[in-house]
Amino acid sequence: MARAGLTTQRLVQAGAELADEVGFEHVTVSELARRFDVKVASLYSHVKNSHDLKTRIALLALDELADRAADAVAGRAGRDALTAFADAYRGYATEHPGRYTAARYPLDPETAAASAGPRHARMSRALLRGYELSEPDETHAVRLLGSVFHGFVSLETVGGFSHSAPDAGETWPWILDALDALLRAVPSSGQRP
Amino acid sequence: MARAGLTTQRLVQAGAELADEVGFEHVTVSELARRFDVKVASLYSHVKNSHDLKTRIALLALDELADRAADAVAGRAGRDALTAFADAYRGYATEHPGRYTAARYPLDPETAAASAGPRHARMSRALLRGYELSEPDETHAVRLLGSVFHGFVSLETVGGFSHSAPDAGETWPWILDALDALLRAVPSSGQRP
DNA sequence: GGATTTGCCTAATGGTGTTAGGTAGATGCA
DNA sequence: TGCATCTACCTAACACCATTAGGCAAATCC
Repeated sequence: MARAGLTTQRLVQAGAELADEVGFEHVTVSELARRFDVKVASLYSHVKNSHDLKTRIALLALDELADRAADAVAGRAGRDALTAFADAYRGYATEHPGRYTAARYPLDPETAAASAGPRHARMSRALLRGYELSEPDETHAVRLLGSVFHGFVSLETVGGFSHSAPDAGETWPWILDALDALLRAVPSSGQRP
Repeated sequence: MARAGLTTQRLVQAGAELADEVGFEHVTVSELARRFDVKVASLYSHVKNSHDLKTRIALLALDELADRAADAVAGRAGRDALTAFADAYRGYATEHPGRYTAARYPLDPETAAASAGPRHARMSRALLRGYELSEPDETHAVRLLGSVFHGFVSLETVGGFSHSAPDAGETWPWILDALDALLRAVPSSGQRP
């Protein structure tokens, strides 16, 4: 009986593709086994269990996302950097909806710390360098960007904007404009009552 | 054998409470049956299936959320309204994390249209009246608010802000300040290149 | 080329979702 | 009040997913 050539790597990769096809929540050990034309039990030599598989897919997604973010902000500053970063984020989510969901799979603290999540967060901070914020404003701004981007993308993919005009594609640059203006104005808004 | 007094209403209510306790993704027909000390099959006279149950929980959550939003914006305008609306949103999510997740359960178009989702969106639009935006800016602004609030709350509940100072509780008012300033400035930002 | 490793298998168990059809307690009507 | 009907909950059965234990044969090592 020929061997299928299973590998943790290969399983995780196929799992990520499966997620993009059927949605991360429908990624199942059984379906994966089916795709490799292999019995379910065979997977358990390569991943600990279903949770382990999903965690590994999440780590893959976080890594890819951080890579795109790094590419986007490299050699750019200010509004250019903001736009590139944001577009990279949104682009990843639309091209890989399953992986994007996977990236939100809850990780235990140590795994999260060792993931590419912090790297992605550093990119977000780097992008803000052009706006010359001081702490704690910079941290607040990082969180604002994270909230807007994740919020928009997740509402968009779930169809939240699809039943009204104008197209969500027009709102996106409007939001980026607004954020750019906002970040420029932050130093002054600190002295608000 | 005494009857348990099952009702669609009662099941959905208990399902919502279960969601808050164990997370919406762990709401299961079996667990619900266990709570009512009843066999699983008995539930199928009151809900069509698992998807139906989850949909009904989602509708309940959307309704409660819209109620809170309506209370919040009633009799308020401008920044007050913004803050109250936002706090209502975040408050609901922290008090009822399971229901909050349920409110994001994907609904088919007709169900979504008949849900309290549109009502909630109208509240969001109402709160913007104080800022005197014209279309399409108002729509963009509605979406921005939705993105920020949902993004922040969902990152916060998944623990995204919990591993760095300052506390997420400090970022929230900072963001509301920033949004208020942003919305006031919108009319001018339209003439940007 | 024999020993060992290891990749995939069979078998078994327990949990969830769902349907079909039965029974007993509640309800309606004379 | 007693019978008929209705319906709320049940048993039984099946399919699918996750997981573990233990077996056999292909690959690998000397």
